[in-house]
Parts: sequence; structure tokens; C-alpha cells
Amino acid sequence: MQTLNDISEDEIEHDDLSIARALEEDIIFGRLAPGTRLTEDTLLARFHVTRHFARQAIVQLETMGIVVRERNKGATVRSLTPRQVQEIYDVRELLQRQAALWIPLPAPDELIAELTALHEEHGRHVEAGYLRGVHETNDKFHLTLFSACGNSHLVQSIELYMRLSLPVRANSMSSKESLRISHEHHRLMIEMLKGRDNWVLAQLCVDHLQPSKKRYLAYVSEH
Amino acid sequence: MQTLNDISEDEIEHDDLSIARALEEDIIFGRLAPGTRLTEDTLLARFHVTRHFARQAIVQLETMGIVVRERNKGATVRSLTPRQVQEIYDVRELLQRQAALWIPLPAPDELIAELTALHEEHGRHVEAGYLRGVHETNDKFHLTLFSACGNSHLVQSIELYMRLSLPVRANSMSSKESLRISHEHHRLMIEMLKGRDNWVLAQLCVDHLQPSKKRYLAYVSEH
DNA sequence: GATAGCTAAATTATCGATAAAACGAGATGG
DNA sequence: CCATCTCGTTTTATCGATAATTTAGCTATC
Repeated sequence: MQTLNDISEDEIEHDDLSIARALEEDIIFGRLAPGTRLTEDTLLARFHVTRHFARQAIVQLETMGIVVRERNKGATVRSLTPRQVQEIYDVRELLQRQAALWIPLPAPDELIAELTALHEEHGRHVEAGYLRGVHETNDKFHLTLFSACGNSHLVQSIELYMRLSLPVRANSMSSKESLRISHEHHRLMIEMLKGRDNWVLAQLCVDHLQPSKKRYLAYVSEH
Repeated sequence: MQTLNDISEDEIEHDDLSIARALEEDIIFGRLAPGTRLTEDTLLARFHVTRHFARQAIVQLETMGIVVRERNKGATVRSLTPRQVQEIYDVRELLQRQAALWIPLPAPDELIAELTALHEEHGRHVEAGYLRGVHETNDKFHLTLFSACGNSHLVQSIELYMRLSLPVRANSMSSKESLRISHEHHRLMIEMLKGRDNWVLAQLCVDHLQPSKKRYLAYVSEH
């Protein structure tokens, strides 16, 4: 496993938000394993910022739920027990199912167009093996989709749980086959948006979550 | 309306968490109206702490969702549009209904005992008109109840939405009659925990939310 | 050989001061 | 009379330094 010290980024100017995003990416791509210690000094050295921003970034990561802090002891990348994974996914399924049910169908053309554009970009990234792009367009696709439910607070909570499940989803990023399946799901979702059956759409949104969850739980149980 | 400057607390030593709690209480009791500006200097003067802690308290309040911050402009107590209230309550209902459905029935005796104790304390505070106690035992009652669902993440989200609806619930704290109704609801919930029908319990938990929501929406629409 | 106590190193928490940004009042020009 | 432009005031953001806490390694003692 790569350590934090091996990664350096000299060129870019960082603020606390961009640091948080960079570390978030490190986690989804498995460069930063759950349980890894995150000291202020390492961040300081890696991002060339003042202690103030390093601290702030850690606080930010804590509220995003991807890091846990203990008083006077610093932060570690959150590691999830299978029990916690199950809990997180139970809530995720609940939220996403309801969001899907609340989307007025058939969806307006602009939404379909926007999602189709994201979908195509996602597909290009998958084929090119450009994981960062895959991750970004994937998240944007889902947030755009669920935003159509009209409840911004629900969408915010969905976003929170997407972040909480980051380490779980990291596994599935590695295989192009699972990315293709995911991509196909997205296509189906767009199709469903043109129809009138919220329940089928909702079921699809829930099913879409299963592969990465199952893969993770299987992985943990055999290690 | 009282302003922030009129409230002072000399005796107590404060850290950022206790400041956050104190302000949270000010909001639920209507001492701090939504939209009120929260400058660092006023907190500084009121709590006799260094700027560092005042800042941290504001950050804390922001992540708790009861304050909104704008860059370079400071924080204001979050004010909710009727639309937002509706959204928040829709999610709250969703979460609490599901939590109720997930509670294994009949509930174990220890849980019943714990809730009964809280219920009695709540009742005493209602009759004594001790609002702080009412609020505290009320929240503790619900968190204890929902914790029985076994999903700590769901409970955390419920807690978040309870905080988001703080200004809404503030209204209902003022009338002893509505507090008594709420108290009676709690008694019914305990009864339901002894039975086997999750759906009735869930419905009760949802109905329990309606009075303060309706009261608030009615209040806003006529002002 | 184990253990309690003691330092030194590492790390986080706190502080006071300064910089930067937003705001508002009054002046200036059209 | 209105718009716009200083410029001082208020308020937030950032910084570097210091204090407090934890950790681990060492030593003395039983």
C-alpha cells in the first residue's frame, strides 16, 4: 500500500475544499486505505499549505463522514464493519427508493437530455478506463436523477450516504465489467424516466446498489 | 424580540460545544429568531471565550444544520420557507416511519422500562412548565425509541432532521395543551411497543409529527 | 523479568495578531 | 437628485507561534 507521503502535488494551489476532494478521491481509488492515519503534518507537507488549512480540511472531511476524529489524537480514514456497511446501504436504499417514487413521470425532456449527455460521457470514460471521470460522471448522474424528485433535503441526504459508502464502492471501480453493467443500469433508468411506472424505476435504483455492496461484503468475509 | 446582546452568561466556562448547545436552546425557545445574524464578536462578548472558540462554535452549528454561513459574511440562524419545512418533514416522516417498522416487536422489557422512565420525567416537566426539561426528555425519548430499530445510521439521520426542524417545533413548545397531547402520544407509543403491529406504531410516529408542522405552516401563511 | 515512573518526541489544540474582505456613510461629479 | 466613488468601520479569514496532550522508549525498582 502506498503511503500518504508518496503522493505529492507541487503544482496546484490548494484550499481546504480542494484538499478534501483530493483525499476523497484517494479513498475511492483505494490509494488511501480505511484506517489510515491522517496527521496534520503529512497534509501540510503534501499540499504545501499552512496548518490552518490542513486542520480545516480534516474538519471538512469529518463532516463529510469519510474521516473520524478523536480528541487530541487526530483523524483516521473511516473504516467500515460489515454491520455498518449493511446499515448504510439499508438507509441508502430507503432514501433512493423514495426519491425515485417521488419523481413525476414521465420526466421532462430537458432532464432526459441532461441525463443522456452525462450517460454518454460516463460511457466514454468507462471505455477509456479513465476512473476519475467515471466516478465524477457517475455521481453527477445520480444526483441529477434524484434531484428530479423535487426534495432538495432528500437529495442532500442521498449525497451524504453516497459519500459514506465511498470505501465500499472503491472495490467496484477496478473491474471494467462491473462498470459496464452499472452503465447499462443507467441506460435503463433513462428509459424508465420516459414511462409512467415509478415502482419499476425505484426497484431499478435499489438493484443498482447491490453489486458493489455484495462484492464488498464478500471481500471482507474472506479476509 | 430579545437580541443576542441581552443574554449574558458570566458564571459558566464555555467550550465550543456548550456554546452550540446554548444557542440551540435559544432557538427552540424562540429567543433567537430565524434570520438573526450571529457575529463572532457578539458570541465573544456573551460567552467570554476567545475568537477561536466562537468561530468553532459557529462551524459546529453549521454542520448541525441550524445556522447558515456565507463566505466573508458570517452566519445567520437558518430560516425556513414553507417549502423547506414541507421537504424536511417529508424526509422526517420517511425516516421515522421506516425506523418504527424496523423495531422488533414486541420490544424487550428493558426498553419499555427506559422509555417509561423518560415518559414520566417528561410528564413532570410538562406539568411544571419546565420547557428546557420538556425539550430534552422529549428528544431523548424519541432517540431511545428509534434506536431500537438497530440501525445507528438511520438514527443519526433522524437526529439531524430533528435539529433541522427545531424552529418549526419552537412554536408548539409554548402551549401546555399541545405538550399534553404530545405526551399522550408517547404513552400510546409505549403501548404499541408491547404489541406486535409495526404498522400502527409507524403510523403513530408519523401522526405525532403533524401538529407542530401544521401549526407552523398556518402561522407562516397568515404573517 | 515485569512494571511503574519519567523524559523526549510527535501531534493536536489554542491563542493573539494581522490581513483581507464586505459594508455603509459621506463626498464628489454629473 | 441620483449614481458612483472613496475611505473608515465592522467582521471574517488567515497566519505563525506557543501551549497542552498523547505516545513511546528508557530507566530504576521490586
